[in-house]
Amino acid sequence: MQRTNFGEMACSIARTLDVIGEPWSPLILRDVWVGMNRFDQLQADLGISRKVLTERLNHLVGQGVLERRPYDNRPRYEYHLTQKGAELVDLLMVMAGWGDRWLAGEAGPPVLYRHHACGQISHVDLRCAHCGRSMHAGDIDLLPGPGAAA
Amino acid sequence: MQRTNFGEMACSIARTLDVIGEPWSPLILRDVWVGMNRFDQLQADLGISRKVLTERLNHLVGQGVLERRPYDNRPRYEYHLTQKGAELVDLLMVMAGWGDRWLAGEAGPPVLYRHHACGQISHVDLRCAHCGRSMHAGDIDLLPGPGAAA
DNA sequence: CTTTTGGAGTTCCTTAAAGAGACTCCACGA
DNA sequence: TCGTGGAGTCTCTTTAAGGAACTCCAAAAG
Repeated sequence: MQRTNFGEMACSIARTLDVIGEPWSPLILRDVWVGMNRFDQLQADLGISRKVLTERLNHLVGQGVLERRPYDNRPRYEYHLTQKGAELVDLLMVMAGWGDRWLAGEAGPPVLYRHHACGQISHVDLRCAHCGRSMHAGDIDLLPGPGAAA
Repeated sequence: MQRTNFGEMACSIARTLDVIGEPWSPLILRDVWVGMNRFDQLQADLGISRKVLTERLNHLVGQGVLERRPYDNRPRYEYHLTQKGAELVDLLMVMAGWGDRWLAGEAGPPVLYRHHACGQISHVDLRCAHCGRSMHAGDIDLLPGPGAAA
């Protein structure tokens, strides 16, 4: 994609988009998350061009979201999520939830999520980290924070 | 951006990316969310080209995420979130949360979120819709769902 | 040894999308 | 009747994505 350069926008959404805003990046993270860790696997599964895959992987590694790890003493590498990257999976789960809800169509959702803690098929919901109650679009006020633009 | 056509991927993440995967789209939604509803406002605030803004708005309206609403009997329109679009704000809040946590730097987060229900400055956390406990990358198993590919 | 193989990229060329900025259209108000 | 402002189009240049062939390298095969 075009050099997104939203980063200077004093907006955490824009900054996040600088890391994973290019359209293949979330799909790459999803694949790595579910255990597709190698270049050729990713290329074949996504149908992405090798050139762009190289660029995206380098970018994600450079941003500290993926880690490039040799798995042989030949030039062979696997990509794994870092902690920073694993926390982006939150985003993937919310995306998947919205897609399940609004775009799944007749057939129903392609993937189900079973929560270890309760054993149930479920999905994510957004709660307030402070009080634990529901926290969606209409439930909050926005205030300027310490890092707000001048 | 390039015609992303992930939709046929039997993946709700890919389908969601077909709706808002183009890099400006989340920022457009953010602006509309916080009350920037008009073409020229959006164009000036984002610095996006008018051509691309037109395309993105049409796409988002076509997907039922935004609604184009006349506010005068001249050709003047405002864009507003539909229910489908308002639920995408979940995604924006999670993006913002991740950016706040990993990219905010010295100055701290540019925006704070005050939760109506408890009155506290807070942020979103992902919980299981079924049991209410924490639900993140490592807390789930993925199973094929009814809409899974053959 | 020499050759083959397979993973992991590079390179090059073509096509499609983004950016910039000038131009259009239209109804109201002066 | 002209000027204004919002909401777009049009056209041209630049940049990114796709596709497919090519390279590099070490272990294994012959």
